[in-house]
Amino acid sequence: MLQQQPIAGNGPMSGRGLGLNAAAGMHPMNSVHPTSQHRSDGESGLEGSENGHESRRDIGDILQQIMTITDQSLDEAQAKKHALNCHRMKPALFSVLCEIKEKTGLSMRNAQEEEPPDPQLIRLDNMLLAEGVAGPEKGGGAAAAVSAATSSGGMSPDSSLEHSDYKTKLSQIRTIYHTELEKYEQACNEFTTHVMNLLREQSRTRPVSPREIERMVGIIHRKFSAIQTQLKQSTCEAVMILRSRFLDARRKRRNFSKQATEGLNEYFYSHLSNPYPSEEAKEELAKSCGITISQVSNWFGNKRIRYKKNIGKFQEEANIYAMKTAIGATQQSEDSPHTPNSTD
DNA sequence: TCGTATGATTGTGT
DNA sequence: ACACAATCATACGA
Repeated sequence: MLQQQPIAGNGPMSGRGLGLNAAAGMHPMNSVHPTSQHRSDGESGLEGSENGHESRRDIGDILQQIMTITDQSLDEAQAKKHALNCHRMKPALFSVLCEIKEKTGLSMRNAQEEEPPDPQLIRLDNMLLAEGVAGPEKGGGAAAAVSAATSSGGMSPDSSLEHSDYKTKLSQIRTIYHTELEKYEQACNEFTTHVMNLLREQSRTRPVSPREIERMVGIIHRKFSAIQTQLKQSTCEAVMILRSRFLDARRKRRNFSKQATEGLNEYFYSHLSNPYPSEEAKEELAKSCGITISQVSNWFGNKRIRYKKNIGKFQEEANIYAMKTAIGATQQSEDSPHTPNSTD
């Protein structure tokens, strides 16, 4: 009769009771209401009432399960894991853990991650845009520019042909640039998706907050944009080389038109004693010959030195132009005999 | 293909 | 800023 009691006291309730008490002992909140264990047998119904007591029991429950999880078999653990995952208190715990994680370590880097726009990247972008490599496809725009240049600047007809060669090469660079850029973008997206999926998967069992995922995505994007910067840089270099090869005026030397050379020679030989045209004279010559003032200066510079170096060679030319001016002078004097001729 | 002509550039001096 | 001299790189004719 008497022997029953102590044995019965250690019955099926013991595991749970001990567990709860142990958990309650670890959790400061539960120690306030030790009476809550009275409800241990009221599992059916009455859940809506007395919410405070309920949640305290729940937390204790979860913690207890966590504490004992290492003692369980794999299947058991999986089942427990699933149960924990589905537990209604899980989101709350999850957010607390995320918060703690935010406050430690990882968040330190957050402050300096505010990216200042890279000035070098902006320069590269601007240049690529200016060269027509980046930005929208320009079909009519370039053609219009070329035709405008040809019509306004008295360019020889084949210069536009060579310009189109330049354009072809440029569009090749453009195509390569865009394919590469697209490739990088695709790789970046794939990688980002992969990492995001991975982190989302992990976030079911680990405190990985959406913010952390976002941050990781940011890091990946920065890495890829660094690669893109390199691509832009090498594209810029290629364009510069192309420019220097095709648009360098020295390589594209064209002889002046016959009329232009004639006009220049006329002035030169009629001012042989002082072949230094004034600023106004240069302007006048430039206009009449359809060349620039600096081209006039270059021409006179070359002419003076080459004439001086070999007067004999230029004698014939000198005679021809002397004759021309003489004829011009006689005609002029015939027109108006009173005007004295003074050619230099 | 080669030699010469020629326009442009560079370095130097004033 | 300009002139000169040397040089470059292409144009052009034989």
